[in-house]
Amino acid sequence: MSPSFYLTTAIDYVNSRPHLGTAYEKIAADVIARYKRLMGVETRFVMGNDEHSQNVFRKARELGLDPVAYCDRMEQEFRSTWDRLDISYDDFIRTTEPRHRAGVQELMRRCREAGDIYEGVYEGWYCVSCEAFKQEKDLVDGNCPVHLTKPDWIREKNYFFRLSKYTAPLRAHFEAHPEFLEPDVRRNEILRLLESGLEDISVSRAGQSWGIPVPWDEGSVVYVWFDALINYASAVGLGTDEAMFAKWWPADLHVIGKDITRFHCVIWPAMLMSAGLPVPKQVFGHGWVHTRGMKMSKSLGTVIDPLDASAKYGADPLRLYLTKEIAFGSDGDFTWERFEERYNVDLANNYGNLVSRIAAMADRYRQGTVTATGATEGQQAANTRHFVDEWRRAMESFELERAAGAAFRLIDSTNEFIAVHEPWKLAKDPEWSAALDQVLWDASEALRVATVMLTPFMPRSTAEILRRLGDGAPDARALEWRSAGSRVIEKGANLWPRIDTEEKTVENKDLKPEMVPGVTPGAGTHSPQQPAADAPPAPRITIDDFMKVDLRVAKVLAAERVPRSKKLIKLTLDLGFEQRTLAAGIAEAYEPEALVGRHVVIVANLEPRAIMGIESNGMVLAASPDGGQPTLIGFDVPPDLGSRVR
RNA sequence: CGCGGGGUGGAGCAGUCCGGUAGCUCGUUGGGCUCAUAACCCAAAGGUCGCAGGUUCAAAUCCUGCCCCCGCAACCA
Repeated sequence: MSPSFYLTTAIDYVNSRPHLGTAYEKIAADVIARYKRLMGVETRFVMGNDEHSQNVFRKARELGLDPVAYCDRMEQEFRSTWDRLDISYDDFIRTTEPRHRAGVQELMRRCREAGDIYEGVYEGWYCVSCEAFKQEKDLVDGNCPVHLTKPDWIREKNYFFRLSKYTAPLRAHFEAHPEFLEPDVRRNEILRLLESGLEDISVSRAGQSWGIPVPWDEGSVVYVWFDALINYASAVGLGTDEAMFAKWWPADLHVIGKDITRFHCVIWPAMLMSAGLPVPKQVFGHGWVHTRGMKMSKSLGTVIDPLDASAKYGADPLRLYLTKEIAFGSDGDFTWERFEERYNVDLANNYGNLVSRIAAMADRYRQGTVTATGATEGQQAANTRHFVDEWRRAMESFELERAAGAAFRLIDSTNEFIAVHEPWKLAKDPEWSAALDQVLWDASEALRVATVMLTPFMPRSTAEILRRLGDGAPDARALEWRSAGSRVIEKGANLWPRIDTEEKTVENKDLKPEMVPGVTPGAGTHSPQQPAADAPPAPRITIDDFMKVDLRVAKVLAAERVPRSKKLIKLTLDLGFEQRTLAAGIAEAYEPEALVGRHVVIVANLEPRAIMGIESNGMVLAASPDGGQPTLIGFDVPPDLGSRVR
């Protein structure tokens, strides 16, 4: 095992606020970091923000802010979220910092010296309205599929990275280091990609100001993702602090989302190889946390961000849920129902209850002081060693869910141990005094070790439990069973009061979102499932503004689903004075056959637009709640076709 | 053929790489205990492991084909 451990998470885009998905990644990485520290490994845990995106630039502009000021604000937002979740990062890097700029420029220079950066021309179709390059295959009759206008053929000077050169070295690396990318499913994807060969990639953009200048060409900036990857190296001193860099590089582990394994397992190692630097030892691609059950929520049906769980119950239950209930590497679900179930079962009933029954017995039978008798070690000592071994193996391979599971099996076995030995009976007869001492010691000792095992997962509550057991901050030796000694156990408040799930389930059962009061206590977070009534009203407009919109009555002549589309139905409409076709996003709520003959209202003077290959001339009016299904506007008595609606 | 994930007792999942008595949590039913937070402990019921072929002494696990579900991407003008 290496004497030190350097791990990172992906740095986050600052154009949206931290959410459950990003929190999941940080929590999982934090559990690993805390485990390494517990085991006595010198650990450096780095995270940060990715700030050089054009979207960030634009967003700041919209808000009337200097981009740096905007990023400053977002840094506070992210850091305070991570602090609330007890993420124990040692450093937080921002890609706008001078040290990062130095690292990026250093790496660029090295790649260039290796002959892997060359000047080229990026050519392609560029749609001015979209502000984006378009692939030939995406064009419709040579036009931008969005704007139906002919894009410009643009030539832009770019620097390219010779990624193609690294196809074979990368393949060899994967071959020699099967552990480089975990879990296995991800590795197979990348191997397939490598088999098909790699193409050189553009690594700079011309004519932009928001970014890191290419060191030898001030007129170009480094492409944002190329820039972003380098944070892992610049955070430990690349280009600024050689001694520090030598100490920490290469990284031991990058924890990232499964969508960006390509960048981290192909481009990033190739960049490092080119620069003559060692590649990271391991990349772990975790899965997604879906929140499908969120509308099953509680407290009168208001939607709550899962992160609010940490505000309400503390960070620990959320941390435990995300790491124990989701196999690390796979996708998982967050639902309030399940969160509350796990909270009640694991924390209230088993762990919390074990803490209080042991403390109560120690207090009642021994005035709080529990002493080992020196008798031969019993079943609980063996159990504890067994589960510590399992925990440790799981932790070393980042099977967080198994590791947490092992700690809880030790807790379960201790509850069982108490039931079998019935200390309350031993307490009745002084003759059994020594046996009682030993049972209390063994139980409290098992509880202590289980608590140490859980310190990476639930740092705050485990610290409190260890304190009550008379122990301080643990180290690796704290995992060993102690067969001699004495401790004073302190009774304390209930750590995890049960969540009463009963009434709230009943309340919610028949509540539809519409019936929910619009006022959300403590609202501050948004979600797609927010009741429609909560959508903020648009600014007022004049009657003239409204009259610009030409609304007309039309009748559906024909309707068919658009092939390979989920939401679209192609409608052929009769306006009385003309026929036209348009695309309507109502396929999830209506069958095409049921629409034929129906009267609808359309916006008749919209500019045409191509969608999924068909030209749409107008928009059908329907009530469209966020995240809900659309409902078409209808009439009591069908009016004449082409009638204006106002 | 856009990318990806998944179908295992009533619910949620593990096991699938490296075939060998199908496991966990919740729920249900019955019993026990009283130290503890109406908690804890014991026991029972409940599964043709999506379907169909194939390989094998043996398939949830390997091979082939099919069906269904869910994310993401492109679409709601």
